Amino acid sequence: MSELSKAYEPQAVEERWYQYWIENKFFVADPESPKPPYSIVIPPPNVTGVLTLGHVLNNTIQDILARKARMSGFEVLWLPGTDHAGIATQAVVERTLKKEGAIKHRDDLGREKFLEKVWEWKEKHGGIIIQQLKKLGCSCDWSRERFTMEPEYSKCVTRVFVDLYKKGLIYHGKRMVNWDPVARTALSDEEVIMTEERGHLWHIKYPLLEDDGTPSATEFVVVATTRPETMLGDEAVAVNPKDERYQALIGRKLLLPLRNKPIPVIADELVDPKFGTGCVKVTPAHDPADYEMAVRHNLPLTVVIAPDGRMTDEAGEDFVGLDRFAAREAVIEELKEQKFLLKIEDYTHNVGYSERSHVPIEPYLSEQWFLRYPQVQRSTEAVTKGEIQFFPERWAKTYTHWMTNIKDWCISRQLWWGHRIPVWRQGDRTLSIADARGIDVEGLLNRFTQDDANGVVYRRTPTREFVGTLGGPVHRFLREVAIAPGREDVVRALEELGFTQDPDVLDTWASSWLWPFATMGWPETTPTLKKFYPTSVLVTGPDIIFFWVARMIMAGFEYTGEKPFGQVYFTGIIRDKLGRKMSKSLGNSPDPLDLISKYGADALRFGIIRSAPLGQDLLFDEQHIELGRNFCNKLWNACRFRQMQGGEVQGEIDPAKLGSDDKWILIRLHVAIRELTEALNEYKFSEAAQTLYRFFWSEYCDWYVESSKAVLQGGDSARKRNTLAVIDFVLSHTLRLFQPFLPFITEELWHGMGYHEDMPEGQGGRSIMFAPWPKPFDGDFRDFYSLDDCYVDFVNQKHELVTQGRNLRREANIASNKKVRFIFKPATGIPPHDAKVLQLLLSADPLEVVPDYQPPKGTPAVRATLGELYLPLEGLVDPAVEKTRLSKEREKILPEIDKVQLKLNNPAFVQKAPAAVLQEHQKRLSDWQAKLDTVERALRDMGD
RNA sequence: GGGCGAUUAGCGCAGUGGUAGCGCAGCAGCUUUACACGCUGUGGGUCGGGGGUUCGAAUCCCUCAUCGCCCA
Repeated sequence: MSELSKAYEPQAVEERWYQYWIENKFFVADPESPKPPYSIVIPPPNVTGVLTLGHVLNNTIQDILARKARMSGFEVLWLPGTDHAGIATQAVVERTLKKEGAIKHRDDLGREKFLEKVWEWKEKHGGIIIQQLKKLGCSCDWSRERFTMEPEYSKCVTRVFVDLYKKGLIYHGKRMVNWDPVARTALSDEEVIMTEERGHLWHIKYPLLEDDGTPSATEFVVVATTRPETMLGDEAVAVNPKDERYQALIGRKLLLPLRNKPIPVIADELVDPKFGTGCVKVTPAHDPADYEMAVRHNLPLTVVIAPDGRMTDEAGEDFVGLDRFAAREAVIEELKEQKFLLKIEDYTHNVGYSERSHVPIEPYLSEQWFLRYPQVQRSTEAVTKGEIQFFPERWAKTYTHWMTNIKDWCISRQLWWGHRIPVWRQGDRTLSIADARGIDVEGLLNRFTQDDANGVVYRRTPTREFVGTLGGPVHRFLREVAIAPGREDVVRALEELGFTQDPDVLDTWASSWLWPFATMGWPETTPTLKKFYPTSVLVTGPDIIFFWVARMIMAGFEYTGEKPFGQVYFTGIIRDKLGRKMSKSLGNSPDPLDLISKYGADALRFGIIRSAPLGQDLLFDEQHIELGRNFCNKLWNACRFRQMQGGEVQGEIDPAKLGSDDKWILIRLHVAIRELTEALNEYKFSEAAQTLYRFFWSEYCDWYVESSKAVLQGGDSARKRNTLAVIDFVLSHTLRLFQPFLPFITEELWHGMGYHEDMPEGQGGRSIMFAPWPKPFDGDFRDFYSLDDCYVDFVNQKHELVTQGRNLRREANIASNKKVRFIFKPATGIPPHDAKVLQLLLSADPLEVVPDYQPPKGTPAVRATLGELYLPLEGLVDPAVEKTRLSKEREKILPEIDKVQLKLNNPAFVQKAPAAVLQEHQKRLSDWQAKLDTVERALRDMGD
């Protein structure tokens, strides 16, 4: 044993052990292992991201589960990797290039050059978060690290796309989608955040047109809108067909102000007569509901807002080029000017914001790809029937609700960074190229399709387009070919014919939903996939329950026929101590690496875990981490104390030489093991950490170590050796219990204390991470060491007496380091060793045991279960002070007696309460009364 | 509007029918040879309000209020 330093210094330890673990391949999972599997796939962090406290929480939890499983005899795979995070990464790279002055827009570079830059960026910054996870101590199998844009993974994504396309679940179409005008891409519904906002309702007057087309001077309708700028694209005003107020208007024409264009009044069920005036403006190209009406009523689609959020030519020359919000102001001004604006009302409504760009979403009509989800029913039932368990369970409701109201997923993104849609389509000139060469396109495509029934899927849809006469009208077909990986020959042939690939890429989540199996070598049945899929548990935040969890479940059933994981643990969200979300702009988000260098990785882990209750958000306070550091130091020093007692590691405990304190701590250890294991099984991590904290600090250090000094400082060397054996037993078990939480310090102490020496190589000899996970003691063990609960009661009573005695000293103003004479009058007797322990814990010198002690009047005393303890201070204590103390005590006892008596005097209680409860109440009453007697006698003695 | 969750000591939380607890912070004392990143002692709560069930409610039921999240 080398000597331990006075305080734990994490910096000196962490790097070295992590290196050791990696070099020895301790984290590498062996698919051929005979051990049962335990597997977790990491929720892949954004490849360009940096570590946040959220990652710390999430990954510490995964590491705890992985390490505990390793110790419990499982073959563990914790599979790490990163996500390409389409929008975020592309935006970061584009912004950087702009800042460097390299480009004004990504178009300046073009798609290929720009993607080269993104890859460069990824190579340079992509590894940061992985390095940070290593600093945290994560026991991931780095040999299996994956990335969602690497070639093998991309193949899986493309293959799945083509398959779903073939099954008819993926389709292409012109739809009203959520458009992000800053990122200039479509988003899925899940990426839109609805925010309640105080806005206005503008009431605008639309004059009716006379039959001759001139505006009426007196007749008009009033529409109310929250977005006046869209009126430039209005194509109608709609009323509810049942709305009696407006029957006469239906079919008449109105004049659209500012645009001076006639538009009809239509009747549609969709209109809510109670909203505003009951007349609503219809802007088909810029509102989903209006679009629906326009389709029903055959209205034109006038686009007045361009994809970049600026007004188009169609908005008129006064507004063209203005940003949509500037246009709003301008339209309002103009309406006011021309007296079309009747009133402005305050109005609270919901506005959809882009999760990415944080700007309001623009409904936008565009060509997009959609997915009708597979395996919806199977996936819903998997959770409702408990095949997949959620922790906390209540998230199952949220999941089910979403699954039962599921809508098709817009999976295309107008980006460059991502998996490009593997579909080639006929360009305008395709037909003529093919014709000129005399190629039978139809035959060619049919041949490709037959060659490869799953990899090449051809679909044709007739268009209405008239392309010429060849002895009669010819209608063209739109040809679409989806091509899976491995058929580059088909791609080449088609591109020569003028077919072009769809420019869009897939939503990032449309690649990460395959993560649990695509990372394990799917579609091949690799040994890894066979051994470790389905995974054991997924640890993630409830904010991505739809984005990721639900979709992974569906993908899992569709492509492997199995659930992707058996359990899902949802972490809380980390907030600052005022309850605000962590954010860069608020500056309330500390850098975990700073915390690690200040306090150590173990301290960070323990501090975070200890304050993260199941299903509850976590309020971060640096004090929690400080507490983690203090705890590590306590653990360190407890081991140091053992080391200073000298001697080799003591293996055998002699049951004959065990004292009550030894038995007490062994039983408390047994209880801690049981509670800890239960807590971890239920994913109650903070409870687990608190159990360890309580056991080690409040029970082992505060009581057992202090009591053990009565032996260690005494002269009985055999007894001394036995106490060291108990200490070694408890410490070596405690270190193991702490290992999942505090991997670095426990490894250091495991070796430093020499506890590894007697262990088999694979079970703790080389690393504590493979030492067997402690089990609660079985009956034989308890019998052998006579670990009876009566020792717990007895030792607790000793502690009760000590606490009261210390209080007595304190009340008498005796400094805690000063020895003082006590007299103990035991109720039934006290074994000599226990008396010695009492003396030590009380700092008593001497502690006289006098069974028939008759104290002089006014001697300060306390009464505990074990007996009465006197502090004979002969004149040193001020009678007035002592009297106050006794009176205070009396004041505390009286209401307790009243409370119990009140219950016992209630005949209904005595009659109906269970016998055990009744008995317990009676005992409580007599205990309190005995204490009261002592106090009152003392008071009487003082002449009260 | 619908759903979910929270409300217990100054702060953060545990406690699902039988004596209201833990940690931190507070207060007081202590350089007690493992640890001042420590030790010892201690004050502080009509368990959000109201009603009900029960011998007995922080706990079960109803209702209201406030806060937060998710979905329309």
